[in-house]
Amino acid sequence: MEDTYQPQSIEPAVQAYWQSRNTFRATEDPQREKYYCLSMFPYPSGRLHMGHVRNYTLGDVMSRYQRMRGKNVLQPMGWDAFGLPAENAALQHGVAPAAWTYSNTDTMRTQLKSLGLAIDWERELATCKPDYYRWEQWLFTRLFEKGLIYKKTAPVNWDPVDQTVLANEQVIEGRGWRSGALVEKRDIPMYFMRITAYADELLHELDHLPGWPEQVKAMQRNWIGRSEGCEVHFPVVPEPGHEPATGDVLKVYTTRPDTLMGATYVAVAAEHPLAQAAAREQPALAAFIEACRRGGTAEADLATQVKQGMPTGRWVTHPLTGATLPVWVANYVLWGYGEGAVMAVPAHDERDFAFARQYALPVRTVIASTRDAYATVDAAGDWQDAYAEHGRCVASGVYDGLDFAAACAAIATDLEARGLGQRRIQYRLRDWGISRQRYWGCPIPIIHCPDCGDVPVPAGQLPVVLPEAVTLDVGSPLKKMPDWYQTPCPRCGTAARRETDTLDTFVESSWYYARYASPDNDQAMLDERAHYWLPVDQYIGGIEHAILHLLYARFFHKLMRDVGLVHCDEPFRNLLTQGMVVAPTFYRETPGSKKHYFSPAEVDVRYDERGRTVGAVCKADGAAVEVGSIEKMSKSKNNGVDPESLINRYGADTVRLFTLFAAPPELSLEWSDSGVEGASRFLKRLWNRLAQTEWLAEANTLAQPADWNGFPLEPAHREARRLIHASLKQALFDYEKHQFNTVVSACMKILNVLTDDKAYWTVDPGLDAARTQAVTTSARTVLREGYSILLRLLYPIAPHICHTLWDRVTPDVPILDAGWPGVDETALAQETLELVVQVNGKLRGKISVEATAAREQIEARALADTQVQRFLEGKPVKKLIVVPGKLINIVV
RNA sequence: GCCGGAGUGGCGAAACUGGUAGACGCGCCAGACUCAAAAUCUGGUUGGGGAAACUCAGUGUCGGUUCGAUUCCGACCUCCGGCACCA
Repeated sequence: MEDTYQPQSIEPAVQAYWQSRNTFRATEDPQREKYYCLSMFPYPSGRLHMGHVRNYTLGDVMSRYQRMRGKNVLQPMGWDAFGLPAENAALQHGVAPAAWTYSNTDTMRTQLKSLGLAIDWERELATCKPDYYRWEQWLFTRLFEKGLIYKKTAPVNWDPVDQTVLANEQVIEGRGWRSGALVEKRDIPMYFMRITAYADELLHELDHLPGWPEQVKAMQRNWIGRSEGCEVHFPVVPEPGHEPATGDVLKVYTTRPDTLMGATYVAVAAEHPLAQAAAREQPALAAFIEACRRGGTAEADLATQVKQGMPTGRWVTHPLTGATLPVWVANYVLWGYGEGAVMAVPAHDERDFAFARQYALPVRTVIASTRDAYATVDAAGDWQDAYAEHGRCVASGVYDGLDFAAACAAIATDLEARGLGQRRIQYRLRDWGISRQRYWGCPIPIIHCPDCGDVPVPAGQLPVVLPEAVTLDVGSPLKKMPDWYQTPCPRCGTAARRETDTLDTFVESSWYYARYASPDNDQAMLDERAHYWLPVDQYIGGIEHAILHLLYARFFHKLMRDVGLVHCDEPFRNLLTQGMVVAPTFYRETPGSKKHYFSPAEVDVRYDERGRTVGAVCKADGAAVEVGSIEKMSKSKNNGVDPESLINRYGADTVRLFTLFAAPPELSLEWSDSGVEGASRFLKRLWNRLAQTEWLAEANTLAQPADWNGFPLEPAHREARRLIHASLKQALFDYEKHQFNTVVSACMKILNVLTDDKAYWTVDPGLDAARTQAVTTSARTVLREGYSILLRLLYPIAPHICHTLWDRVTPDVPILDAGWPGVDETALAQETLELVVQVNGKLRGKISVEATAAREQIEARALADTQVQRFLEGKPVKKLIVVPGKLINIVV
């Protein structure tokens, strides 16, 4: 065995061994329990980053763990290959998006392989390939025919200079990122998927996903936003005092019908037809509505903009009181939600309150606090949260005294009786706009015929192939390719035009997990193999996907189920959301108060004698640099580390070990060069110890005493074995909880015991030959078991080194087939226990008792302890609490 | 603005979900080996007081429940993720 640990030579050798045996090829086998472990596939952005490494290491550990436990594991990999960055690269470097993408996937595939992942590469897919997206197009046409896809107009970010649609991320402070022009909203026709038809199921199925984090389910629940409320119709009147024109009503939706009697005005969105109609007669209003169109469509911007409004000069009557109320246009009313109009109750809604105050609109208190938080809403004072609480109706005529539920019911009943409203369930969730005015995406399989309208491309004519040899400038090249878009109508043969929009890239990532089951089928989207593998048993990815991607994928699964492609209701049984990878930043202020960032490799950090960071200097010039905050690794902050160079330097096992050890999966992971050194040190220590323990290679590591209790162990070795099994027990528990950081620490504890010669393993040279023999046998038996446990426990985390070391000590059984270690509960038994004694909850002493001691004995010993006595000072004992095996608390 | 998280030594974190706060690792300090350095090994390391035994304080802040709170409840502060065209 080599003396030193050389990951650069063992890792490629082990990877070649796996490849030569197809170790990770997954085959359907109904006799075996399957385990489908999936990490979110990467966007091929160029090179692997540490976020990828963390994601795929987590997935690989879970895959190998389940494989060791005997499951039939599938772990696939592919490429989320369509998307905006490819178009940006094309514009910047003049390469075609396809060529750029394929070159990136080649680089990243090589990098992924060097991590030693247990992936079935035969199932690799790329969403930009026609053999993938043809099935997406096929499903699109099915859903179109079922009415689950429809067309309507929706606002987009429009760059008036570049004459193009911008993504939200391309709008920076209200301006287009390239042109710098002020962005405006523009309505364009788009296709939508009817996700709202599944809103109720998407909401309720969350209750049947115990393997999902509560926080993700909470976010999805709130996103879907089911509310029970009331639709209220306000009859429109031409002038105050006039009779309403029949049938002309302004509809609003409210979750607070109990406050209807307090409505003092109605506000509509700028896009509302009533506002649009009023604007045709009023130039000032038209100008205001035009001003509302400035800026982008991102909700965060809309929600934080300064509240502004203008009266429309239109009026409505209150459906219950008949009072005349003004209609305002307000920029805080969103066109996309509810009816695009709200009844404003300034006394009991914070936004209405602020708006009423700004424009001196009346405030009517109609709810009384049930806990006397306020008497009357003070329109001149500050808003109080209590104003919005549920209470009892006051100043509301016949509804006075009713509580929230009773008032809502009574008012809804009255509205329904008058035909001016009804109870309604409303969702915050909106239908999914899937059209993108971009080139690098899946073509929408629709042909626009002047006679037949929108005709889906027949199955026999699929796929609609995206041409890959293009050059990009402003706008989609598809719109400039008549040879591509001119085509006869499949229905009537008339000259027609293909749709030149492409699909949102979230569509590809909504079903890839299923395609991995049937990646080579060119006759169908999925086949019976999908029934074997689905649902995914463990899905792993970033928390940033908690809502959109995961909700769309759940929706798509139900769509596929309803056309008979899959049989289960949900795609992902268990979900792990990993945190970000962050690192410190280093910078110098440059003239013009810009920051020049230094990479961690360029600086030396300085510490004081207590280990506190006192500063940093640039290695190149020796002068100081500022130590900045700890931020997500990014190009702009220059604080990223390159996984490839780390693997070249330390080996994949070290990178994997550190990534898992530094933090639990859900928390952000702070990069630390010295932490990597520590991980490397641990693996070296493991290697060196085994290399030096030559007798291990001569023994069968798996061969262990049939009866440990009957086996003569020295007391020190019995104690060592107890510690090893205690750590094993903790590690097995933590594997199940996915707390791999503490699994690693358990492995370190085990190695610490196995290498603590002074405490356990040094044989006293003064012993006679027979005793020496007995002690040596005792030690070796425990050591052999300990290493066999450690190597298998660590294998999912650091597979190359464990595979190699195991092969040296137990060459007849590969580690993958060696079985998973189990705890010997009898090894954990202790004869004496140390108990903590508290007086009034404060630690005052420790006592040692036999494990079998009775409660009375323990109490007596605790009270007799001299340390404890000092704090009792003869005071009477009020209460005595004994927690078995842990502590005694004496209350005086 | 709305929704969801996180905050514990010099640093990353742990605490078997109400029972000894700081496991494991990093860093730092001291020692061994070395001509020396690196590497490796051994010991120490929450803060204040004390020669020591020991003692007081301490898990973002303030309050509450409890014999006992990092853990449960209420209010607040700071940071992070998402907000429908980044993926």
